Amino acid sequence: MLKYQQIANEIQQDIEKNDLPQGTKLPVLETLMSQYKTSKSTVIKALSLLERKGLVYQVRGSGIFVRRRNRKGYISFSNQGFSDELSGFDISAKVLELDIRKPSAEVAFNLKIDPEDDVYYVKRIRYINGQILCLEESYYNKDIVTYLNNEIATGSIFDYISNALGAKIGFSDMYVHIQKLNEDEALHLGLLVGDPKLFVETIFYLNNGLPFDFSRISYNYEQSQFFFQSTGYSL
Amino acid sequence: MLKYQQIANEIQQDIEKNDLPQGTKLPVLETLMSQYKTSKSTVIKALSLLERKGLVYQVRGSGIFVRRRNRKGYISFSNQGFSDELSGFDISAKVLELDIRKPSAEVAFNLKIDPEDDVYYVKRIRYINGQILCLEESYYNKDIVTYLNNEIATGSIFDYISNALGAKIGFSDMYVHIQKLNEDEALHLGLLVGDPKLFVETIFYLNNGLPFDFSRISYNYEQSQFFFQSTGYSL
DNA sequence: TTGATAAATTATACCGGTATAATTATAATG
DNA sequence: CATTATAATTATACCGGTATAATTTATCAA
Repeated sequence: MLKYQQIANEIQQDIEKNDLPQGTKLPVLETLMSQYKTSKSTVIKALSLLERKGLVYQVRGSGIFVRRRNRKGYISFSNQGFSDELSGFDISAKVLELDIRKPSAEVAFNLKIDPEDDVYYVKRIRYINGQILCLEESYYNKDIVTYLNNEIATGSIFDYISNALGAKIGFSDMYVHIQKLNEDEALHLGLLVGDPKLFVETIFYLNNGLPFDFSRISYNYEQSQFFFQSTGYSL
Repeated sequence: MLKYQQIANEIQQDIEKNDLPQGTKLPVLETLMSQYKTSKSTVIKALSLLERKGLVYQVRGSGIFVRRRNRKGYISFSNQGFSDELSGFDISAKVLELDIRKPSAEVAFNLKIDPEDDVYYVKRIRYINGQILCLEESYYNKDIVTYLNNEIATGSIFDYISNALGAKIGFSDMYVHIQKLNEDEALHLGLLVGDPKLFVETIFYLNNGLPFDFSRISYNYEQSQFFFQSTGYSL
């Protein structure tokens, strides 16, 4: 692991372990430099990472301070990856459909592939702490996600892509809507037609810019509480 | 303006002006250095800023590439500030209530003030392209936002805080829910009781970490389409 | 005590360098 | 021609330095 990531991790653990309250001032740069036996630039980079993650804020001329923590029960809607989004929650899934098919024009467009190329289609229900979280339909570029099965799709497909396939997940574009449930969705989510849903279309990219997954997710409004932090321009 | 921000702006304008498509490779670092007559570090900083803004992605050993643009009609849900979120849209507001009052326990807690301290309370409807976008209730710490009136609240309160009061807005914490409209909300949004809403509680902070605004916003689901981009860890 | 002024503290901007890791292009090999 | 090994390209990590701007603390004057 990179040095600045390691330092960021240690500072994060320090904050979480000691449960430092909002506004707590961290040691000054000079101290952190000697504490972690590294250069100023590397400390600054570690702190920038933590600032991006919403853990701290920096005030020029003053210091580095701990930021407010998430409320209990809110899913952290992170803007820098997908790994720790759901930490602290019990996540599982039930696969409804899984097959290889030709993509629709819309799916092909979003995945930047030819309509004749194959995609894996997965439809599943995801659970959070035993409750229905969402109904998900995903299309994976089969050239990238070369294999999928029921067992894999029951767990974390992204973990599988990262670990087993060795692909590096990069970034994503999300299109968010608030809508009413249709019949099929209501059935699967255990809700009523016309109930609210958060409907999100997402294109996931590898770190080299190739789109590998296009997904449509309908969230159960009863289980959907998200925590989102913005950061300033000054990084 | 800072040099790296200036460079970031110019690159951004270059992308937008020439409408560079997704995947276009930008000049290599060396070229950008000489083009903008600056050091490597400053170019890297400018590119990092653009990466955070979701405009480009960088691939080690390969290059810097243009990222996909927003779909038309989607409000950009930026994670680095509030200035250009609504650019390209026609925004206005109608003030329903505006007064000075004592905060509730919850409001006082979120603003980190005493229940005996004064706050400005503003209730207003915000319009986007002439349509009702949302119903907003906001509480401003009167020690920071020392004055407000109807005219100011009809425009952008944040612009007023930044420009007239000279305060620097820093970051925010958002708590997002999907719910059903109650009677009051339905009335103001021109919708029906039970219709979906996106309900967002936000605490806004100055760049020195002081919370100055606690707001509750109910979004009209018919006008609510958001675009949100995540970035990787590697900045 | 209050208010203004100066000094110290602190994070940030900017520079330019070496070393490294990932990718891409080229050359060699069968 | 396809595959493999090698070299070139390219972004990133990391270093340590000076200058600067914002904040906080200390000092001084009224």
